[in-house]
Amino acid sequence: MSNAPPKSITIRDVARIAGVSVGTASRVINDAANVEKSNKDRVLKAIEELGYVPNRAAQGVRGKRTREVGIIIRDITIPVLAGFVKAAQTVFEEAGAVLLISSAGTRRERELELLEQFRKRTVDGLVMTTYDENDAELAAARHRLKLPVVFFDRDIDGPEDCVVVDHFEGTRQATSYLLGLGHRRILHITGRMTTHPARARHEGYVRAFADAGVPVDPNYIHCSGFDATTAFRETSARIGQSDRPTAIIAGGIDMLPGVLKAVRARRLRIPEDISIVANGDSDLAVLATPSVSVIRWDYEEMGRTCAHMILEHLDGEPSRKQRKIGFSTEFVVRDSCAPPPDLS
Amino acid sequence: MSNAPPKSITIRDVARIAGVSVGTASRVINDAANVEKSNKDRVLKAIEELGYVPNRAAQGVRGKRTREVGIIIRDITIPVLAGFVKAAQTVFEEAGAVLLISSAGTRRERELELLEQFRKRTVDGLVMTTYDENDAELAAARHRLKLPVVFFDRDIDGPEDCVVVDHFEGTRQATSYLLGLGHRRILHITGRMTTHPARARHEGYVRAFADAGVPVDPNYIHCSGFDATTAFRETSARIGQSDRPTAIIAGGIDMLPGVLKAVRARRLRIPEDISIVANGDSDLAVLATPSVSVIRWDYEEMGRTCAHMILEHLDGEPSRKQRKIGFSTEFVVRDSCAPPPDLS
DNA sequence: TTGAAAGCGCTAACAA
DNA sequence: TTGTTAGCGCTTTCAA
Repeated sequence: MSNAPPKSITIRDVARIAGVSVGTASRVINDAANVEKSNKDRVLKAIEELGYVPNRAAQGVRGKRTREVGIIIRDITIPVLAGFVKAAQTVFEEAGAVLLISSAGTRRERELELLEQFRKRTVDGLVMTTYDENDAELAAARHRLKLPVVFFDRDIDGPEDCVVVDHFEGTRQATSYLLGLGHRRILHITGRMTTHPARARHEGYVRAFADAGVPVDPNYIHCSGFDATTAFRETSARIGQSDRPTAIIAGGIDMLPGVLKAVRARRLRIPEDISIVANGDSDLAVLATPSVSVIRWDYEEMGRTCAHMILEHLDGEPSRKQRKIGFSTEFVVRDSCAPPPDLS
Repeated sequence: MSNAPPKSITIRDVARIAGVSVGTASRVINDAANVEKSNKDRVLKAIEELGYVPNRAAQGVRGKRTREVGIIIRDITIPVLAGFVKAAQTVFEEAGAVLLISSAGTRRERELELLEQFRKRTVDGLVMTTYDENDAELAAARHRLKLPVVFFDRDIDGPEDCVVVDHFEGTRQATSYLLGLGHRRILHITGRMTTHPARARHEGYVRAFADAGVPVDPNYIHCSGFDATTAFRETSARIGQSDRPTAIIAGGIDMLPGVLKAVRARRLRIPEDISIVANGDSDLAVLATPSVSVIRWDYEEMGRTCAHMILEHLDGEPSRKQRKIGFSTEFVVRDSCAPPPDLS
């Protein structure tokens, strides 16, 4: 409980008790092959007796590897992202690595800061998203780390591995479904075109219109941000107008609360007055009245995949080729969509 | 991008370029007072030029302090807990410390494991919850770390600081409110009595009944677990019986989804057939139909408080007296409660 | 297979 | 105020 550093048991104590040299003790700890059984047992016994624990910092100084992996996400309070992190963490933990978790929000400067932080912390690898896939300064800051990086839900032309979601297909399906119900004024709110999810969703939206032979009205496309605040603001603004949308696709994982609040405030009924589709499943989507149709995918499996990819970099032979792994989406129909009201 | 450790720039390089000794360079890096301005500037310039970053591991070996703080929570995917962690993290980051986040779920063995992990990682402090406030083995494992510990929402007789929520008053208020509406069969679901939140809530519940002069029926009290699964199971079981409750208090921060699912499955109407009160606010409570009355408190401020308390241990003089800090609750009335139906 | 010893990058005690 | 140097706990040569 004291502030003073606990005087610790060192490898020297272990060696002394076991009656071997520190070199031998070290070999046992790192289970090298060439240690005589009897010595090994004595060392193991000494370790047990003393409750010895290798000092990670000291191991790190010599070995240069910290077995710490950084992760940069948008916001840990977004449930699906928390699930992603949790799943990744489980994998890392089993591999004796530890996760340093941080949130960049939707701020470019913050991402730069974090990259610098991780440089100081000398992590061994990074799982991250990024504000802008094409930002040269961000890329430079990343490369300066000289670290294995795995992107999730970002599609980057570079040396980094990418784990991406097939948002194109998800949004295409949802849009087709709404068009099929008779909707024409479908509001699509998503992030800026500098990241894969926004771009892919937008393309899926456009494709569905093209497939249906319906012209796209850019008036119903808002690509300004992924966050809940943006969702509320954009929805509020658009549903207050006379040419208000008859359906909304919330193109971001934490947009549903904002959209719902805006719709409630305007006293529109779902789905009679307006239909809703969200991205990413949640308790809210399931338990809202009516329940909300969603485009969903397996965020936890993505977390595990990202973790495994980093671990392969840490433990495996250094392979230089970039890898891209895709995750497919599923469109879940619930009760939040109906044919559009007659607004004529 | 390589797996090979980047050959790094050391303090010696900095000293050489700046034309000073490593001692002086070290002093500048740790901004000690007694360095001549001109030397300091030269060192700073050299650091800048070289892009030098102190090796944390090496600093840790010598100084014994890692400026890493561990945190053990139940589950990062519970939104209020994620908010707690995020707020704490912000404080730590500003202080140049880094958070190692881990979840113990509701498993005692897992908590023991994590404690051991943190011992290996040689963190400087721990913010945690615990499975059982009176478990001697858990306490022993904690003390073995010889670390400053801050508990949140646990009330421990020991050397550790505690930051606790006034669940007694929260649940007392909610129970009084329901009693006032005419309810008598109020189901209280919460965790086992081995932790402060469960105990305090239970006492608040009992006190409200006593104040109203109504006898408590133990049939309506279930103290088996905090988690969502338990909430669903207990609710389902109880509302299927003929003496079913007319109101439910969900005495845990992630119970609302489970309770709501069970009630929906049974096709009971809220609040006509059954009234609901939840612990901890959430998007779901706000946006459910009807919106759900909650007992809430400021989880983020708690996170900041816990972080500050640990930092005081790390940076301040070692003070030995245990501190307890309380957080008050607020009862927010929404639309999920009404007088009980006539079940006679 | 083992032990001795040389560092890893850094801090802190000691002299100057 | 500075430089020199002895470690911190560990890994990893290098000889034996």
